[in-house]
Parts: sequence; structure tokens; C-alpha cells
Amino acid sequence: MNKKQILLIDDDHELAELLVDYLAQQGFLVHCCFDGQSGLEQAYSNRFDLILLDVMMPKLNGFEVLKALGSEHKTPVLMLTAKGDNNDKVRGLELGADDYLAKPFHHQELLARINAILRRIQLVNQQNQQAFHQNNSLLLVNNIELNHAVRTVNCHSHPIELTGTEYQILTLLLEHHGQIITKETISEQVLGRKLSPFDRSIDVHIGNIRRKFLPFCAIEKIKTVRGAGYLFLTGERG
Amino acid sequence: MNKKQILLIDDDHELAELLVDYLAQQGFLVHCCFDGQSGLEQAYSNRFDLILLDVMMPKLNGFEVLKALGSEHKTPVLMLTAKGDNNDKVRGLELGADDYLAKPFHHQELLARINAILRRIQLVNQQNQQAFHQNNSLLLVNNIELNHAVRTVNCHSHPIELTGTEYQILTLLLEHHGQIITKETISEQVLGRKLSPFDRSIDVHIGNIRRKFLPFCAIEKIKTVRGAGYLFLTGERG
DNA sequence: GGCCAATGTAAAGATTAAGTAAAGGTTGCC
DNA sequence: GGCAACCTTTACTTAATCTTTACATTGGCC
Repeated sequence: MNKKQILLIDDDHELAELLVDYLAQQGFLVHCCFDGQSGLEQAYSNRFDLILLDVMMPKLNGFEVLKALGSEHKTPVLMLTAKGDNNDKVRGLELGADDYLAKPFHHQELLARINAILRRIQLVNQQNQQAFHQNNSLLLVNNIELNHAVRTVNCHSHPIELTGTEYQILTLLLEHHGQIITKETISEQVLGRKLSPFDRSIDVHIGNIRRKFLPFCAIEKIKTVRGAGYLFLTGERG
Repeated sequence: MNKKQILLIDDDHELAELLVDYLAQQGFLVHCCFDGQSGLEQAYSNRFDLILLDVMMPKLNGFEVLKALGSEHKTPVLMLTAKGDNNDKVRGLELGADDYLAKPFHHQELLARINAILRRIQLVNQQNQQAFHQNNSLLLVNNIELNHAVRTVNCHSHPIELTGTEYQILTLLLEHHGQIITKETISEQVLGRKLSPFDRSIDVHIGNIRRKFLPFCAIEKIKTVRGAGYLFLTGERG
């Protein structure tokens, strides 16, 4: 397992030792610096996942370290301080800290806050990934190919242009190929409304889809099941 | 100016009013819910940039709301509570809250913490963008050439002047050419905010980019996929 | 065959997303 | 302050596409 690395910058050796032990026990790898100057140098390396930064320190204090890091530094910072002063908190947060915890604190709270910051970053990263790589992006049945990642449709390798609704309906049918899909289902899943008695929309959409495929395939792939719904033919055999 | 949207879930009407005023003054758009049930429903919409969540509430309390949202919910949560109890804090943070603030608090601290969370998210997003740029400082697709090192754009070898935002949007499209990029993605990655219902900025930016390219290329390179997003054409085939 | 209900389908009508010019607002600079 | 560049909003236009309508066709059933 790959451990998260934490940079602890605090001149209080006793507290540092306690924290190193505790955090190590919780699965972190902790690196210590005992003054702002050397802490800053380490921080620049960008190799830590999180920085725990004390305010009161020799050489450079916590605020000065924050300022030096600049507001665009990558590594999140959790400030620790003896003073619970409101202005201090606000100042620290405005200078770019991600959180601010007043001493004395419970170890569990520190841990929970560290995890909260790391979790948020991971979540945002994940979402960025997902925006582009959607899973299950390829669907191929009976010579019809849907590519969800790029939202394209091919019929016997000929590209077909479908509207949003048509695409969704076709997706639904393909995902359940070989099964009858009722109009009720299509209406609710795709159009987002209950099917009302004289609503002919779906018939029209199905008709349009068929017409677009027509030039490229000899036989009908969407079968009408009178009184029941529509059915995408699996294609095996006849 | 485009405002960040905050969802406030708190049954204390008096406090809510104060916060709405204060945060509105600070440039946020605040939506209120006075119980956990309706708050949760709003939260699911994913349209907020941040959620302020009280713990003690009728119907569903804050912890229950957190749990219901699940640990993978997108919107960051800042919990507010009357109790400064350590266990409560830890519990909230472990359930997926991003921060935890005990009442009574100073408005400035709340503001600073809100900003810290939002800033961190934006920073991570930015870095995702930049990480991509560094890997390929030269990008050539369909006769459009981006040179990240010097931030220039050429279309069929003619230099084109783009604004910062236009450049970033074009970069995003080019990096994922052949794929549909939703307006949501563009808004979050480039503009750094959620896409709101009637926001037309992106349409306008796309329009401007197209206009600048128009004199130098015969055919449109950015395709609109109605209801889905935009797509930079790869240029191969049709 | 004749009837009826379900479906096919072309075309009109309604709706909604996107294009666009221009106004408004912000920010940075001289 | 005033200008310039730029982003956002507004308001209106255009175009895509969804729904409704109207009529044709089909298939089951008597």
C-alpha cells in the first residue's frame, strides 16, 4: 500500500514526536521540520500530500511560510496553532491554508480533518477523470455499434446521425436487446414522463430511427410487438 | 459576475437569515432549506458549489443527511453545529464532511473556511488541466496547432489571436478531439464554476472561437451536438 | 370480408437549444 | 479617472428536434 506523505512543520519537538507516532500508526509517512525555513524548502518539493504547519516558529513563522508558498501551491496546508484567535484563523485561511486547528486538539479530530482534505482532493481528481472516460463506452449488437464516450452510432460501419432522444431510445433497446421494451418504459426512461393515452411520440421516434438505418441494412432490426412494445433483434440466426 | 451557489440547511430561521444576508453581501447566492428532508432533495441536484449543513434538525439530522448523500457526492459540505463536541466533529468529518464549525462562530471564519474549500477545489481542477498541458506542449489536430509553451494558435499555419478563456476552451476540445465535451465540463474546468441553467457564456465563447477561425478554414471544426455539448472534429474521414 | 385498435408516417405546429450582436460589467493599466 | 480588453448577460434570431395531428396501413378477430 502506498502511504500518504505528510510534512510536519513545528518547533515543538514533543508534540512532533507524538504526532509522528500517531500518524504513522494511522498509515501516514511523516517528515518533520522544526523551523519555518527548512519546512519551506521541503514544502517546495511538492512531494507531500499534505502539510501540517505550526504558526509560532523560529526563523519563519507559519504565516510567512504560507505567504512564501504562494496561493497557487499545490500541497494542501492544515495549520496548527496555540492561539484560537479568530483573526488568526481567518488570516491563515485567507493566505491559502485549507484548514485551521487550534491546540490543544484531539488526535482524532486532526486525523479526521486530514482525511477530509485528502478525500476531497481525491474525489475532485476522480471526477475529472470520469468526465472523459466513461465506462462501458462500447455497445455492439447485430451490427449496430454505439460508442457512448463519443456518442456516435454506426450501422454496418456507416456512421449514423441521431438526435438526443433517438440516441437514448436506441441505447435502451440495445441494452436490452432480445427483450421487449414497452412504450411505458421508453416514455418514463427517456422522455421523463408517463405515457399518456394518445401520445404517439415514441412511434414517431422509432420510425425516424428506422428510417435513418434503412439505407445501410437490408433487414429491420427493431421489431414491433403489437400491443406490447418494441424489440431490438439480437441478430443471431435469422 | 457569476456567483457561487450555496445550499444552507438549517432549521434556525434567525441564523439562516443572518447568514443569507452576510453571504449574499460577500457575493454568494444562498438557497435555504429548513429541514434535512428538503435539504437532501436539493443537495442531490448537484447544482450547488457548497453545502452548509446544520446537525440538529427536524425530520433528518445533519449526520443522516450526510450519510444519505453518500461519501462520493460531489458537493463539498461544511457542517455547523451548536455542540463543539469532539466526537461529533470526528463523526461528521468521517461521514464525508469537508469541514466542521462549531456555533457560535464568527462570520469571517465561516467565510474564510468556505473560501478555503472552494479555492482548493478550483486549484485541483486547474492542476488537472496543467498536468495535461505539460505532457504535450505541442498539439496538432485537424490543421489547428496549439503551442502551449508559447501559448500560440495556428490554423492552417495562420496565427490566430485568442483570449485566455477561448484558448483554454479550445485546448480542452483539442485534447479530447473526437469526443463530446459537455458544457458542464467546460464550465467547471475552464470557468471554474457550475454551469447554471441560463448561462450562455460558453455558447458565446464557442461562437467567438469559430469566428476567429472562419477566415482560414473552409469547414467548421467545432461541431455542436445539440443537447450534449461540443466536439472538435478529428478531420480524418468525414 | 369487414371491423377495430394499434402502428406507420408525413407534415404542421410547438418547443427548446444554440447562434449572435450588442450592452453591461469587471479588471488591469496608463 | 479613463481606456482597453475581456467576460458575462441580454435580447432577439435561427435552427434543431420533439410533439401533435391526420390520415394510411396493418394485423387480429369475428
